[in-house]
Amino acid sequence: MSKFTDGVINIVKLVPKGKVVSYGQVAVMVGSPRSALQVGWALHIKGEEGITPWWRVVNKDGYISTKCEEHTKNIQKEHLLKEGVEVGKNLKIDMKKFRWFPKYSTLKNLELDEKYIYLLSEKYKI
DNA sequence: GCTATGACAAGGA
DNA sequence: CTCCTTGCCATAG
Repeated sequence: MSKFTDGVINIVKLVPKGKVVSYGQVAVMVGSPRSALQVGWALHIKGEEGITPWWRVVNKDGYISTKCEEHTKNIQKEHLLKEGVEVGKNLKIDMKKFRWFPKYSTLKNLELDEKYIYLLSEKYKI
């Protein structure tokens, strides 16, 4: 029940259908820009099947990068395709097209510090 | 408190 | 494209 883990889950739940975010992006949104790794961990541990859309999270290059046996790349791909996200042959997603950037009000609701909001817009260029 | 681990990021060769 | 290094940090044991 750490703030970090819960934050990750909450944010991932905000990702709209048909859009994806990167681990790093979620990390910034939860207030720990250097904890991209833990984002994956949080989803693995706390993610609830059918409730937490873990498949909408990919790595910085837009590649699917799961290693989990129960949540395979293929399963993730299927989920994404079903939602209208184009997944290329090499499990590549066009982040330019499908990256989700939250509204300012959404970020505000997360009680996120201004500096992180600024960091987000800098890093992922809205 | 310490070490090891990891569904990553970023930058370089 | 692949392979490597460094940085970071929550959790597990």
